[in-house]
Amino acid sequence: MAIIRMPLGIVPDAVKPVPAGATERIVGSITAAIVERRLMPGTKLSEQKIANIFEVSRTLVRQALHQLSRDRLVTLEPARGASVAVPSVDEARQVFQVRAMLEGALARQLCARITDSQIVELRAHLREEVAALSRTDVPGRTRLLADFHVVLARMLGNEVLAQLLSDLLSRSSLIALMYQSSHSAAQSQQEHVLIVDALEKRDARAAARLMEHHIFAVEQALRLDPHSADLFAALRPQG
Amino acid sequence: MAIIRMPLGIVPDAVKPVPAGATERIVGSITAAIVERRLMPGTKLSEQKIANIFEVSRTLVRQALHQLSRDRLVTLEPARGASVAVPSVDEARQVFQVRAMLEGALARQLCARITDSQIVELRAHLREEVAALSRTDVPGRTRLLADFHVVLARMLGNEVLAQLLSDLLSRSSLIALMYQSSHSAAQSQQEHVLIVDALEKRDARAAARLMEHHIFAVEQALRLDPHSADLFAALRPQG
DNA sequence: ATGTCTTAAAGTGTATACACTCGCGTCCAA
DNA sequence: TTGGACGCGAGTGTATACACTTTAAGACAT
Repeated sequence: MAIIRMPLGIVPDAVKPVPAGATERIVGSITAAIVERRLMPGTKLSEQKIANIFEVSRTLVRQALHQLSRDRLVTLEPARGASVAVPSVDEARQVFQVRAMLEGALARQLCARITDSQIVELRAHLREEVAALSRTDVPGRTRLLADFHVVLARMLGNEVLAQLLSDLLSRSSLIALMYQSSHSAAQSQQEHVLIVDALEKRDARAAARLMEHHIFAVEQALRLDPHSADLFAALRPQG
Repeated sequence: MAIIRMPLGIVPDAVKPVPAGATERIVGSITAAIVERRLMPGTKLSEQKIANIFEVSRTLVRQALHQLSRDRLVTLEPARGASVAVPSVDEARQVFQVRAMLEGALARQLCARITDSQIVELRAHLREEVAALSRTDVPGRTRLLADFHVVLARMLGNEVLAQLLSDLLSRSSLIALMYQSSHSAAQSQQEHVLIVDALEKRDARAAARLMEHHIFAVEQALRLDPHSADLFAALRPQG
Protein backbone atom coordinates (compact mmCIF):
# COMPACT_ATOMS: atom_id res chain seq x y z
CA MET A 1 0.00 0.00 0.00
CA ALA A 2 1.45 3.27 -1.09
CA ILE A 3 1.81 5.92 1.50
CA ILE A 4 0.58 9.12 0.00
CA ARG A 5 2.70 11.94 1.24
CA MET A 6 0.76 15.12 1.07
CA PRO A 7 2.48 18.48 0.91
CA LEU A 8 2.92 19.51 4.48
CA GLY A 9 1.85 23.10 4.04
CA ILE A 10 -1.56 21.94 2.94
CA VAL A 11 -2.36 19.97 6.05
CA PRO A 12 -4.54 22.56 7.78
CA ASP A 13 -4.35 23.34 11.46
CA ALA A 14 -8.07 22.86 11.51
CA VAL A 15 -7.57 19.15 11.00
CA LYS A 16 -4.91 18.98 13.65
CA PRO A 17 -6.24 21.26 16.40
CA VAL A 18 -3.18 20.57 18.48
CA PRO A 19 -0.31 20.60 16.04
CA ALA A 20 2.03 21.32 18.90
CA GLY A 21 2.78 17.93 20.41
CA ALA A 22 1.39 15.14 18.33
CA THR A 23 2.29 12.76 21.12
CA GLU A 24 0.26 14.79 23.61
CA ARG A 25 -2.77 14.48 21.40
CA ILE A 26 -2.52 10.70 21.44
CA VAL A 27 -1.98 10.62 25.18
CA GLY A 28 -5.00 12.85 25.67
CA SER A 29 -7.23 10.78 23.42
CA ILE A 30 -6.33 7.50 25.06
CA THR A 31 -6.61 8.97 28.55
CA ALA A 32 -10.04 10.33 27.74
CA ALA A 33 -11.07 7.02 26.22
CA ILE A 34 -10.07 5.17 29.37
CA VAL A 35 -11.66 7.61 31.80
CA GLU A 36 -14.84 7.75 29.75
CA ARG A 37 -15.06 3.99 29.74
CA ARG A 38 -14.59 3.57 26.03
CA LEU A 39 -11.59 1.35 26.68
CA MET A 40 -12.07 -1.35 29.27
CA PRO A 41 -9.28 -2.43 31.65
CA GLY A 42 -7.15 -5.15 30.14
CA THR A 43 -7.83 -4.13 26.56
CA LYS A 44 -4.82 -4.77 24.37
CA LEU A 45 -3.38 -1.65 22.80
CA SER A 46 -1.60 -2.63 19.60
CA GLU A 47 0.90 -0.06 18.49
CA GLN A 48 0.25 -0.47 14.78
CA LYS A 49 -3.53 -0.23 15.13
CA ILE A 50 -3.29 2.96 17.13
CA ALA A 51 -0.78 4.31 14.67
CA ASN A 52 -3.23 3.69 11.85
CA ILE A 53 -6.07 5.37 13.71
CA PHE A 54 -4.09 8.53 14.36
CA GLU A 55 -2.29 8.33 11.03
CA VAL A 56 1.15 8.59 12.55
CA SER A 57 4.06 6.20 12.85
CA ARG A 58 4.53 3.71 15.65
CA THR A 59 7.26 5.94 17.04
CA LEU A 60 4.80 8.50 18.36
CA VAL A 61 2.42 5.86 19.59
CA ARG A 62 5.21 4.25 21.55
CA GLN A 63 6.08 7.54 23.17
CA ALA A 64 2.45 8.05 24.12
CA LEU A 65 2.11 4.57 25.57
CA HIS A 66 5.27 5.00 27.61
CA GLN A 67 3.94 8.23 29.08
CA LEU A 68 0.65 6.57 29.89
CA SER A 69 2.45 3.73 31.60
CA ARG A 70 4.15 6.23 33.88
CA ASP A 71 0.70 7.50 34.84
CA ARG A 72 -0.23 3.88 35.52
CA LEU A 73 -3.13 4.05 33.13
CA VAL A 74 -1.60 1.42 30.85
CA THR A 75 0.61 -1.55 31.66
CA LEU A 76 3.68 -2.30 29.59
CA GLU A 77 4.81 -5.91 29.47
CA PRO A 78 8.21 -6.50 27.86
CA ALA A 79 7.87 -7.86 24.34
CA ARG A 80 4.14 -8.30 24.89
CA GLY A 81 2.95 -4.79 24.37
CA ALA A 82 0.63 -2.41 26.13
CA SER A 83 -2.82 -2.84 27.58
CA VAL A 84 -5.15 -0.75 29.67
CA ALA A 85 -4.11 -1.13 33.28
CA VAL A 86 -5.96 -3.46 35.62
CA PRO A 87 -5.33 -1.92 39.03
CA SER A 88 -5.19 -4.43 41.84
CA VAL A 89 -7.26 -4.13 44.97
CA ASP A 90 -4.14 -3.21 46.91
CA GLU A 91 -3.27 -0.50 44.48
CA ALA A 92 -6.80 0.86 44.66
CA ARG A 93 -6.63 1.10 48.45
CA GLN A 94 -3.22 2.74 48.30
CA VAL A 95 -4.34 5.36 45.81
CA PHE A 96 -7.26 6.33 47.99
CA GLN A 97 -5.10 6.36 51.09
CA VAL A 98 -2.68 8.77 49.45
CA ARG A 99 -5.53 10.92 48.25
CA ALA A 100 -6.97 11.09 51.75
CA MET A 101 -3.60 12.15 53.13
CA LEU A 102 -2.98 14.78 50.47
CA GLU A 103 -6.45 16.19 50.20
CA GLY A 104 -7.05 16.22 53.94
CA ALA A 105 -4.01 18.42 54.35
CA LEU A 106 -5.09 20.41 51.31
CA ALA A 107 -8.47 21.22 52.82
CA ARG A 108 -6.85 22.18 56.11
CA GLN A 109 -4.37 24.56 54.55
CA LEU A 110 -6.85 25.99 52.12
CA CYS A 111 -9.01 27.30 54.96
CA ALA A 112 -6.25 29.67 55.97
CA ARG A 113 -5.80 31.16 52.53
CA ILE A 114 -8.98 30.88 50.55
CA THR A 115 -10.53 34.15 49.41
CA ASP A 116 -14.17 35.07 49.09
CA SER A 117 -13.93 35.23 45.32
CA GLN A 118 -12.54 31.72 45.30
CA ILE A 119 -15.56 30.59 47.30
CA VAL A 120 -17.74 32.14 44.63
CA GLU A 121 -15.76 30.23 42.03
CA LEU A 122 -16.33 26.99 43.89
CA ARG A 123 -20.06 27.65 44.15
CA ALA A 124 -20.12 28.11 40.40
CA HIS A 125 -18.34 24.80 39.97
CA LEU A 126 -20.89 23.12 42.23
CA ARG A 127 -23.69 24.50 40.07
CA GLU A 128 -22.03 23.00 37.02
CA GLU A 129 -21.88 19.67 38.78
CA VAL A 130 -25.61 19.85 39.50
CA ALA A 131 -26.31 20.77 35.91
CA ALA A 132 -24.33 17.81 34.61
CA LEU A 133 -26.17 15.55 37.06
CA SER A 134 -29.61 16.71 35.92
CA ARG A 135 -28.57 16.27 32.31
CA THR A 136 -27.39 12.75 33.14
CA ASP A 137 -24.26 13.69 31.24
CA VAL A 138 -22.10 10.84 32.47
CA PRO A 139 -18.70 11.78 30.98
CA GLY A 140 -19.27 15.42 31.91
CA ARG A 141 -20.25 14.73 35.49
CA THR A 142 -17.35 12.34 35.96
CA ARG A 143 -14.95 14.99 34.76
CA LEU A 144 -16.53 17.74 36.86
CA LEU A 145 -16.56 15.68 40.02
CA ALA A 146 -12.87 14.97 39.56
CA ASP A 147 -12.04 18.53 38.56
CA PHE A 148 -13.45 19.76 41.84
CA HIS A 149 -10.46 18.29 43.60
CA VAL A 150 -7.97 19.70 41.13
CA VAL A 151 -9.56 23.13 41.39
CA LEU A 152 -9.01 23.06 45.15
CA ALA A 153 -5.34 22.21 44.61
CA ARG A 154 -4.98 25.08 42.15
CA MET A 155 -6.50 27.45 44.70
CA LEU A 156 -3.65 26.68 47.03
CA GLY A 157 -1.47 28.05 44.26
CA ASN A 158 0.44 24.82 44.16
CA GLU A 159 0.82 23.53 40.63
CA VAL A 160 2.94 20.60 41.78
CA LEU A 161 0.13 19.45 44.02
CA ALA A 162 -2.43 20.01 41.28
CA GLN A 163 -0.44 17.88 38.86
CA LEU A 164 0.03 15.11 41.38
CA LEU A 165 -3.62 15.09 42.26
CA SER A 166 -4.60 15.11 38.62
CA ASP A 167 -2.68 11.89 38.10
CA LEU A 168 -4.21 10.29 41.17
CA LEU A 169 -7.68 11.24 40.00
CA SER A 170 -7.15 9.63 36.60
CA ARG A 171 -6.15 6.47 38.37
CA SER A 172 -9.16 6.81 40.65
CA SER A 173 -11.45 7.00 37.64
CA LEU A 174 -9.98 3.83 36.25
CA ILE A 175 -10.37 2.13 39.61
CA ALA A 176 -13.94 3.32 39.97
CA LEU A 177 -14.99 1.91 36.66
CA MET A 178 -13.19 -1.37 37.33
CA TYR A 179 -14.72 -1.98 40.70
CA GLN A 180 -18.17 -0.69 39.71
CA SER A 181 -18.65 1.97 42.32
CA SER A 182 -22.01 2.09 44.00
CA HIS A 183 -21.27 5.59 45.24
CA SER A 184 -23.77 7.76 43.44
CA ALA A 185 -22.60 10.88 41.72
CA ALA A 186 -25.34 12.75 43.54
CA GLN A 187 -23.91 11.76 46.90
CA SER A 188 -20.45 12.86 45.84
CA GLN A 189 -21.85 16.18 44.74
CA GLN A 190 -23.57 16.74 48.08
CA GLU A 191 -20.36 15.97 49.91
CA HIS A 192 -18.63 18.55 47.77
CA VAL A 193 -21.20 21.10 48.93
CA LEU A 194 -20.51 20.29 52.56
CA ILE A 195 -16.78 20.74 51.98
CA VAL A 196 -17.27 24.13 50.38
CA ASP A 197 -19.52 25.12 53.29
CA ALA A 198 -16.74 24.27 55.72
CA LEU A 199 -14.21 26.17 53.62
CA GLU A 200 -16.47 29.20 53.59
CA LYS A 201 -16.60 29.13 57.38
CA ARG A 202 -12.83 28.73 57.44
CA ASP A 203 -13.35 25.70 59.66
CA ALA A 204 -10.12 23.85 58.95
CA ARG A 205 -10.87 20.89 61.15
CA ALA A 206 -14.28 20.31 59.63
CA ALA A 207 -13.05 20.79 56.08
CA ALA A 208 -10.28 18.26 56.52
CA ARG A 209 -12.59 15.79 58.21
CA LEU A 210 -15.26 16.14 55.53
CA MET A 211 -12.71 15.73 52.76
CA GLU A 212 -11.26 12.62 54.33
CA HIS A 213 -14.71 11.20 54.88
CA HIS A 214 -15.66 11.98 51.31
CA ILE A 215 -12.70 10.08 49.93
CA PHE A 216 -13.25 7.29 52.40
CA ALA A 217 -16.90 7.05 51.32
CA VAL A 218 -15.93 6.76 47.67
CA GLU A 219 -13.45 4.04 48.52
CA GLN A 220 -15.92 2.13 50.66
CA ALA A 221 -18.43 2.18 47.83
CA LEU A 222 -16.02 0.21 45.67
CA ARG A 223 -16.49 -3.51 45.50
CA LEU A 224 -13.04 -4.19 46.81
CA ASP A 225 -13.86 -7.36 48.74
CA PRO A 226 -11.74 -10.30 47.59
CA HIS A 227 -14.74 -12.12 46.17
CA SER A 228 -15.74 -9.66 43.49
CA ALA A 229 -12.13 -8.76 42.84
CA ASP A 230 -11.23 -12.33 42.06
CA LEU A 231 -14.39 -12.63 40.03
CA PHE A 232 -13.36 -9.69 37.91
CA ALA A 233 -9.87 -11.08 37.50
CA ALA A 234 -11.25 -14.47 36.56
CA LEU A 235 -13.50 -13.03 33.89
CA ARG A 236 -10.80 -10.96 32.27
CA PRO A 237 -10.17 -12.10 28.69
CA GLN A 238 -6.46 -12.20 29.28
CA GLY A 239 -6.56 -13.70 32.76
CA MET B 1 16.87 -22.92 14.48
CA ALA B 2 19.01 -22.47 17.47
CA ILE B 3 18.76 -19.12 19.12
CA ILE B 4 22.18 -18.01 20.15
CA ARG B 5 21.73 -16.98 23.68
CA MET B 6 24.68 -15.26 25.10
CA PRO B 7 25.70 -16.51 28.50
CA LEU B 8 23.63 -14.25 30.65
CA GLY B 9 25.13 -15.59 33.80
CA ILE B 10 28.47 -14.10 32.90
CA VAL B 11 27.22 -10.55 32.88
CA PRO B 12 27.53 -9.94 36.57
CA ASP B 13 24.66 -8.36 38.41
CA ALA B 14 27.22 -6.44 40.34
CA VAL B 15 28.17 -4.47 37.27
CA LYS B 16 24.70 -4.08 35.80
CA PRO B 17 22.28 -4.20 38.70
CA VAL B 18 19.42 -3.58 36.29
CA PRO B 19 20.27 -5.35 33.03
CA ALA B 20 16.58 -5.62 32.21
CA GLY B 21 15.51 -2.50 30.38
CA ALA B 22 18.19 -0.61 28.52
CA THR B 23 16.13 2.56 28.79
CA GLU B 24 15.84 2.15 32.53
CA ARG B 25 19.58 1.93 32.78
CA ILE B 26 19.98 5.28 31.05
CA VAL B 27 17.28 6.88 33.17
CA GLY B 28 18.98 5.56 36.28
CA SER B 29 22.40 6.76 35.27
CA ILE B 30 21.24 10.26 34.42
CA THR B 31 19.12 10.49 37.54
CA ALA B 32 22.06 9.44 39.66
CA ALA B 33 24.31 11.90 37.87
CA ILE B 34 21.91 14.74 38.58
CA VAL B 35 21.30 13.84 42.20
CA GLU B 36 24.99 13.31 42.84
CA ARG B 37 25.76 16.69 41.36
CA ARG B 38 27.73 15.46 38.41
CA LEU B 39 25.35 17.25 36.09
CA MET B 40 24.58 20.84 36.95
CA PRO B 41 21.14 22.39 36.37
CA GLY B 42 20.83 23.86 32.91
CA THR B 43 23.36 21.50 31.36
CA LYS B 44 22.44 20.68 27.81
CA LEU B 45 21.78 17.01 27.21
CA SER B 46 22.51 16.23 23.58
CA GLU B 47 20.84 13.08 22.40
CA GLN B 48 23.66 11.97 20.16
CA LYS B 49 26.35 12.47 22.79
CA ILE B 50 24.44 10.48 25.36
CA ALA B 51 23.77 7.82 22.75
CA ASN B 52 27.51 7.54 22.10
CA ILE B 53 28.30 7.30 25.79
CA PHE B 54 25.87 4.46 26.39
CA GLU B 55 26.52 2.94 22.98
CA VAL B 56 22.88 2.81 21.98
CA SER B 57 20.81 4.60 19.38
CA ARG B 58 19.15 7.94 19.88
CA THR B 59 15.83 6.13 20.12
CA LEU B 60 16.52 4.79 23.57
CA VAL B 61 18.05 8.05 24.74
CA ARG B 62 14.93 9.90 23.64
CA GLN B 63 12.74 7.52 25.61
CA ALA B 64 14.89 8.04 28.67
CA LEU B 65 14.83 11.83 28.34
CA HIS B 66 11.06 11.82 27.98
CA GLN B 67 10.72 9.79 31.14
CA LEU B 68 13.04 12.11 32.98
CA SER B 69 11.05 15.10 31.81
CA ARG B 70 7.94 13.58 33.37
CA ASP B 71 9.85 13.37 36.64
CA ARG B 72 10.72 17.04 36.14
CA LEU B 73 14.41 16.31 36.36
CA VAL B 74 15.02 17.46 32.79
CA THR B 75 13.28 20.10 30.72
CA LEU B 76 12.28 19.43 27.12
CA GLU B 77 12.05 22.41 24.82
CA PRO B 78 10.52 21.74 21.41
CA ALA B 79 13.14 21.54 18.69
CA ARG B 80 15.76 22.70 21.17
CA GLY B 81 16.40 19.51 23.04
CA ALA B 82 16.76 18.49 26.65
CA SER B 83 18.63 20.04 29.53
CA VAL B 84 18.87 19.41 33.24
CA ALA B 85 15.90 21.14 34.86
CA VAL B 86 16.30 24.48 36.59
CA PRO B 87 13.51 24.45 39.17
CA SER B 88 12.09 27.85 39.93
CA VAL B 89 11.78 29.22 43.43
CA ASP B 90 8.02 28.73 43.26
CA GLU B 91 8.42 25.14 42.22
CA ALA B 92 10.86 24.57 45.05
CA ARG B 93 8.42 25.89 47.62
CA GLN B 94 5.61 23.84 46.16
CA VAL B 95 7.59 20.63 46.26
CA PHE B 96 8.42 21.12 49.90
CA GLN B 97 4.85 22.06 50.71
CA VAL B 98 3.59 18.85 49.17
CA ARG B 99 6.23 16.86 50.99
CA ALA B 100 5.21 18.39 54.29
CA MET B 101 1.59 17.50 53.64
CA LEU B 102 2.32 13.95 52.56
CA GLU B 103 4.97 13.09 55.07
CA GLY B 104 3.18 14.73 57.98
CA ALA B 105 0.23 12.48 57.35
CA LEU B 106 2.62 9.58 56.78
CA ALA B 107 4.24 10.00 60.18
CA ARG B 108 0.84 10.28 61.85
CA GLN B 109 -0.52 7.11 60.30
CA LEU B 110 2.68 5.20 60.73
CA CYS B 111 2.47 5.54 64.50
CA ALA B 112 -0.65 3.43 64.54
CA ARG B 113 0.85 0.57 62.56
CA ILE B 114 4.58 0.49 63.01
CA THR B 115 5.99 -2.67 64.54
CA ASP B 116 8.91 -3.07 66.92
CA SER B 117 10.97 -4.83 64.28
CA GLN B 118 10.41 -1.91 61.95
CA ILE B 119 11.72 0.41 64.64
CA VAL B 120 14.81 -1.76 64.81
CA GLU B 121 15.12 -1.46 61.06
CA LEU B 122 14.91 2.32 61.28
CA ARG B 123 17.58 2.41 63.98
CA ALA B 124 19.85 0.44 61.67
CA HIS B 125 19.19 2.94 58.92
CA LEU B 126 20.06 5.78 61.27
CA ARG B 127 23.35 4.08 62.08
CA GLU B 128 24.14 3.88 58.37
CA GLU B 129 23.45 7.57 58.09
CA VAL B 130 25.89 8.30 60.89
CA ALA B 131 28.48 6.08 59.28
CA ALA B 132 28.17 7.89 55.95
CA LEU B 133 28.45 11.20 57.76
CA SER B 134 31.63 10.23 59.56
CA ARG B 135 33.08 8.95 56.31
CA THR B 136 32.17 12.27 54.67
CA ASP B 137 30.72 10.13 51.90
CA VAL B 138 28.71 12.86 50.21
CA PRO B 139 26.82 10.87 47.57
CA GLY B 140 26.17 8.11 50.07
CA ARG B 141 24.88 10.37 52.80
CA THR B 142 22.65 12.24 50.35
CA ARG B 143 21.12 8.99 49.23
CA LEU B 144 20.68 7.66 52.74
CA LEU B 145 19.10 10.84 54.04
CA ALA B 146 16.59 10.71 51.20
CA ASP B 147 16.03 6.97 51.53
CA PHE B 148 14.98 7.47 55.13
CA HIS B 149 11.79 9.07 53.89
CA VAL B 150 11.11 6.38 51.30
CA VAL B 151 11.69 3.67 53.89
CA LEU B 152 9.00 5.22 56.07
CA ALA B 153 6.58 5.20 53.14
CA ARG B 154 7.35 1.54 52.47
CA MET B 155 6.65 0.73 56.10
CA LEU B 156 3.12 1.96 55.65
CA GLY B 157 2.86 -0.78 53.03
CA ASN B 158 1.90 1.80 50.45
CA GLU B 159 3.92 1.43 47.28
CA VAL B 160 2.00 4.19 45.55
CA LEU B 161 3.03 6.59 48.28
CA ALA B 162 6.60 5.34 48.20
CA GLN B 163 6.82 5.90 44.47
CA LEU B 164 5.36 9.38 44.73
CA LEU B 165 7.70 10.32 47.52
CA SER B 166 10.65 8.92 45.65
CA ASP B 167 9.95 11.29 42.78
CA LEU B 168 9.53 14.25 45.09
CA LEU B 169 12.81 13.42 46.81
CA SER B 170 14.68 13.38 43.51
CA ARG B 171 13.30 16.79 42.76
CA SER B 172 14.24 17.91 46.26
CA SER B 173 17.82 16.83 45.68
CA LEU B 174 17.98 18.86 42.51
CA ILE B 175 16.51 21.85 44.32
CA ALA B 176 18.89 21.48 47.22
CA LEU B 177 21.93 21.50 45.01
CA MET B 178 20.63 24.45 43.00
CA TYR B 179 19.90 26.64 45.94
CA GLN B 180 22.98 25.62 47.89
CA SER B 181 21.38 24.39 51.06
CA SER B 182 22.99 25.52 54.29
CA HIS B 183 21.15 22.79 56.17
CA SER B 184 23.86 20.49 57.35
CA ALA B 185 23.53 16.79 56.81
CA ALA B 186 24.31 16.32 60.47
CA GLN B 187 21.30 18.36 61.49
CA SER B 188 19.07 16.40 59.13
CA GLN B 189 20.34 13.21 60.64
CA GLN B 190 19.59 14.35 64.17
CA GLU B 191 16.09 15.33 63.17
CA HIS B 192 15.64 11.85 61.76
CA VAL B 193 16.59 10.45 65.15
CA LEU B 194 13.97 12.59 66.86
CA ILE B 195 11.34 11.37 64.40
CA VAL B 196 12.18 7.73 65.06
CA ASP B 197 12.04 8.42 68.79
CA ALA B 198 8.52 9.76 68.41
CA LEU B 199 7.53 6.79 66.27
CA GLU B 200 8.86 4.42 68.88
CA LYS B 201 6.69 6.08 71.51
CA ARG B 202 3.77 5.91 69.09
CA ASP B 203 3.28 9.61 69.64
CA ALA B 204 1.46 10.47 66.43
CA ARG B 205 1.15 14.16 67.13
CA ALA B 206 4.83 14.57 67.91
CA ALA B 207 5.93 12.45 64.96
CA ALA B 208 3.87 14.48 62.53
CA ARG B 209 5.02 17.75 64.03
CA LEU B 210 8.67 16.73 63.96
CA MET B 211 8.41 15.55 60.39
CA GLU B 212 6.79 18.77 59.25
CA HIS B 213 9.38 20.80 61.12
CA HIS B 214 12.15 18.74 59.59
CA ILE B 215 10.96 19.42 56.07
CA PHE B 216 10.30 23.04 56.91
CA ALA B 217 13.84 23.36 58.28
CA VAL B 218 15.34 21.95 55.10
CA GLU B 219 13.27 24.35 53.03
CA GLN B 220 14.19 27.34 55.17
CA ALA B 221 17.86 26.50 54.77
CA LEU B 222 17.56 26.97 51.03
CA ARG B 223 18.58 30.32 49.62
CA LEU B 224 15.19 30.93 48.12
CA ASP B 225 15.14 34.71 48.55
CA PRO B 226 14.60 36.48 45.23
CA HIS B 227 18.06 38.01 45.30
CA SER B 228 20.13 34.87 45.15
CA ALA B 229 17.59 33.21 42.91
CA ASP B 230 17.91 35.94 40.31
CA LEU B 231 21.63 35.85 40.75
CA PHE B 232 21.67 32.18 39.95
CA ALA B 233 19.44 32.67 36.96
CA ALA B 234 21.57 35.56 35.74
CA LEU B 235 24.75 33.54 35.95
CA ARG B 236 23.37 30.57 34.09
CA PRO B 237 25.30 29.97 30.87
CA GLN B 238 22.10 29.70 28.91
CA GLY B 239 20.30 32.56 30.59
C1' DA C 1 -7.64 -37.93 19.49
C1' DT C 2 -4.03 -35.72 21.91
C1' DG C 3 0.25 -33.77 22.67
C1' DT C 4 4.45 -31.89 20.88
C1' DC C 5 7.34 -29.93 17.50
C1' DT C 6 7.63 -26.94 13.50
C1' DT C 7 6.83 -22.90 11.28
C1' DA C 8 4.63 -18.79 9.78
C1' DA C 9 2.44 -14.54 11.08
C1' DA C 10 2.04 -10.71 13.96
C1' DG C 11 3.96 -7.60 17.08
C1' DT C 12 7.47 -5.46 19.81
C1' DG C 13 12.50 -3.56 20.48
C1' DT C 14 16.11 -1.08 18.47
C1' DA C 15 18.55 1.16 14.88
C1' DT C 16 18.92 3.96 10.97
C1' DA C 17 17.38 7.27 7.50
C1' DC C 18 15.26 11.37 6.18
C1' DA C 19 12.94 15.97 6.91
C1' DC C 20 12.71 20.01 9.24
C1' DT C 21 14.12 23.73 12.59
C1' DC C 22 17.26 26.55 14.97
C1' DG C 23 21.67 28.92 15.71
C1' DC C 24 25.53 30.94 13.98
C1' DG C 25 28.92 32.53 10.95
C1' DT C 26 29.78 34.75 6.68
C1' DC C 27 29.24 37.69 2.96
C1' DC C 28 27.29 41.48 0.72
C1' DA C 29 25.47 46.05 0.57
C1' DA C 30 24.68 50.53 2.34
C1' DT D 1 31.95 49.64 9.94
C1' DT D 2 27.52 47.84 10.62
C1' DG D 3 23.12 45.75 9.61
C1' DG D 4 20.82 42.17 7.44
C1' DA D 5 20.14 38.18 4.55
C1' DC D 6 21.80 33.97 3.15
C1' DG D 7 23.45 29.46 3.84
C1' DC D 8 25.63 25.89 6.35
C1' DG D 9 26.08 22.84 10.26
C1' DA D 10 24.28 20.74 14.28
C1' DG D 11 20.49 18.75 16.37
C1' DT D 12 15.73 17.46 16.97
C1' DG D 13 11.19 15.24 15.13
C1' DT D 14 9.20 11.58 12.64
C1' DA D 15 9.11 7.63 9.73
C1' DT D 16 10.77 3.40 8.11
C1' DA D 17 13.59 -0.81 8.18
C1' DC D 18 15.27 -4.74 10.39
C1' DA D 19 15.98 -8.18 14.18
C1' DC D 20 14.08 -10.81 17.63
C1' DT D 21 10.23 -12.56 20.55
C1' DT D 22 5.86 -14.18 21.21
C1' DT D 23 1.75 -16.47 19.70
C1' DA D 24 -0.94 -19.38 17.20
C1' DA D 25 -1.89 -22.71 13.74
C1' DG D 26 -0.75 -27.00 11.47
C1' DA D 27 1.71 -31.40 10.79
C1' DC D 28 3.45 -35.37 12.60
C1' DA D 29 4.04 -38.99 15.86
C1' DT D 30 2.21 -41.42 19.57
